Amino acid sequence: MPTPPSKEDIVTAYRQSVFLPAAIRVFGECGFDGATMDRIAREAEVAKGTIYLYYKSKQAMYDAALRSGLADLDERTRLRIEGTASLREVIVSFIATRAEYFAEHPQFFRMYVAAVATQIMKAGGRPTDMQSMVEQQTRRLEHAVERAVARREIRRVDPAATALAIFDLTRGLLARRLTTGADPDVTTDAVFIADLIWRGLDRGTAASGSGQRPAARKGRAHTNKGKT
Amino acid sequence: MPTPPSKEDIVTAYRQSVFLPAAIRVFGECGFDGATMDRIAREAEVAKGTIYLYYKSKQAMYDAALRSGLADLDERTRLRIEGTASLREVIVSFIATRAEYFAEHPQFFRMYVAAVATQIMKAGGRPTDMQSMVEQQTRRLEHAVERAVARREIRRVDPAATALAIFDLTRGLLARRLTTGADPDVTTDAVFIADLIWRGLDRGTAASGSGQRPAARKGRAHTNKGKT
DNA sequence: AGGTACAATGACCAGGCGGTCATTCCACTG
DNA sequence: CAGTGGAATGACCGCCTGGTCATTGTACCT
Repeated sequence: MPTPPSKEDIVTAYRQSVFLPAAIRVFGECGFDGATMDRIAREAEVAKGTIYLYYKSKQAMYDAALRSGLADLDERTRLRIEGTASLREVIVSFIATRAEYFAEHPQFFRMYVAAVATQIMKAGGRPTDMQSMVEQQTRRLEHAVERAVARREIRRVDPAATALAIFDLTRGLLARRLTTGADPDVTTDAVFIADLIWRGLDRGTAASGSGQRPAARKGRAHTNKGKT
Repeated sequence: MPTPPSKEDIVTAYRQSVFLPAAIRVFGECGFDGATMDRIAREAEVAKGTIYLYYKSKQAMYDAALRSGLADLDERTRLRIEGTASLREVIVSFIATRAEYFAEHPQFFRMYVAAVATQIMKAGGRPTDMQSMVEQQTRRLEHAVERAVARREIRRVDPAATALAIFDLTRGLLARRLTTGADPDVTTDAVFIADLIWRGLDRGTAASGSGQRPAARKGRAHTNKGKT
């Protein structure tokens, strides 16, 4: 074990454990422009000047907060997915993991949504690292789809496009759940999406062919209500 | 014909035909906070004070711009959809219409995306009129789905949830097309989504049952590439 | 032409916020 | 206990921007 975490590391880690949560809270609540460094400082219980000892600007602090949240989310998703066998399970896990994470960290979800929007607004710039992190997450799904195609679990589809579709559906679903105080049972919604992705709308589809029929009880298998 | 448009109406309409485009351009480029009234005024070729003769605040102008864009988009979608028979056609038309509109008005798309994000951020407020306009658009899809279920064109699904899913897929697709300078052929992408929604991923689905098989040539029927 | 009502203008103001830095505080050493 | 180095502080500065309003311009009427 070389360099048992230097005092520097420990201090920095500790600091970030107090700065980042505060930043996420405030940025999540007010957005980038709405947030003030004064407010973040108060929330973190330090003086404003102290923040600038650790972050060189508002933007830098924002980036750090966003990055840390994304990394955290990705790690969780990775862990949860790697134990699953079928693509169907992967999809449900993917959705459920994100739903849970965002339910636990609603402010971070707000940051995330705002960041995605900003991404679209500032389309002209060089690739943000945010962009690459999101891509990485999509890639996990993409690989899962590829494997499923290879092993003939599903029909031949473009893995990239499919992964993005799942991503979009998930994001939309979660946005709706967050804005409306939707019921806390995530799996129902996750199963609806998985089911839609799986069977499509066409009638005359017998949902067999693959191995298992997960959690979906018969009858009504959808409850995306609570919109409006 | 009562009230042949009063001079007031004409003047106002004329003014809005110069203010709103400028507002959309600037708000779209810079976002709400980034946009300055000075800039909008310059863009509209009037003095800043003049704006306040027609809009009581920055927010009011923003709302007016957003509302007008949404109304325009909705009108177009309505016209395009009402001529279609099958749900499948409705979906493709829906996507294509929006894709075209946003391709013509990229700045408005940016405004739209930002507005949706803001919506999510300020979840706690009373219903915005933006919210209700978006709802109205979803409702069109929803009804189409309902009718399709009733006439047995598709299997029984929750119309609301399905409509929202289509909405989410479309938004995601368009966002990607806008950020990356994707190829201008929209129908390919639209058909991919429609196809996914329709058949799902499951193999062993014979895509028959409904009436027609629109534009989709065989082989590769997906080109959502251009992500990254 | 002279007058009048009203629209347009843009210099100006006040408030707010990111970022700085002289000062204070404190833990530790000798 | 005195001394010292570095971390924390928060008053302060400069800049920016939404909104105002006294002044200027102008079309129309008599």
